Amino acid sequence: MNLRSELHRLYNTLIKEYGPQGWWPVFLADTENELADLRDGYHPGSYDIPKTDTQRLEVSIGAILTQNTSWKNAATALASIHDHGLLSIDKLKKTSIDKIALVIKSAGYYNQKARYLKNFIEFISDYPFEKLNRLTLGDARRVLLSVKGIGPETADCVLLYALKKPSFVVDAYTIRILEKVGIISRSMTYHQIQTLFESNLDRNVIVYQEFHALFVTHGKCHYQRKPYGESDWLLRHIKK
DNA sequence: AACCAGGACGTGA
DNA sequence: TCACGTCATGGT
Repeated sequence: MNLRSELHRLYNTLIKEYGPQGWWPVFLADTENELADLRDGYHPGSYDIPKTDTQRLEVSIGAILTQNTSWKNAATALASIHDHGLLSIDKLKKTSIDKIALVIKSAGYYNQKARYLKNFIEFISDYPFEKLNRLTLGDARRVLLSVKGIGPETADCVLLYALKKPSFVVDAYTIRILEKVGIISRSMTYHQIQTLFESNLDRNVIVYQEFHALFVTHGKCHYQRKPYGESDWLLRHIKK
């Protein structure tokens, strides 16, 4: 079986098991969004979120806050930013790093992340989402990566979930699962794995969004603790 | 009570 | 390039 059909089979198996995941969660910016309110921001079946720049900002900030951190802790910090009336570019520009650090404390790494957020706010002031959206995918990714605090995965999350550009997100769970299933080997880089998906799947934003979300959902079930994937049923389903 | 979480950066070799 | 240390709260 070739790689292309293997990846499709993997995707179909996961989405059949878990259903649409409705990423990225948006639960603060638009209280009129009923779907988002109902399930902590997840909006399975709706792919027209985010709709506003505030929501795009919420997604981007969330992506930074959740770096190597549970979404629960990140979401608490995100809600704290909102509760302090700081969920806007102008407000965050006027707020000191120390103050931001205090507000996002529950996310962990709060000093680092406060700086990263400041860097991003500075960047997004010069490169508003609309302007960013007019760049090619490659150019948008490059400028995002130039921000200190935005690495490959965070950049791809912003591109895929805030800007809806077809940039595949590779995270730790993705790598663990693909290794276990035998699709990749340990020495492959982020870019190589990303290329693997992007050259074997149609350039479909919805599929990219769901695929990454499904990897995380499945990873939480079977790839949290070592040895990874001991209880995973995927192998039996995927092989041959 | 270790161990891990939807990573990224700085450093030295 | 690359392995390794650092950053830190909160849940299991």
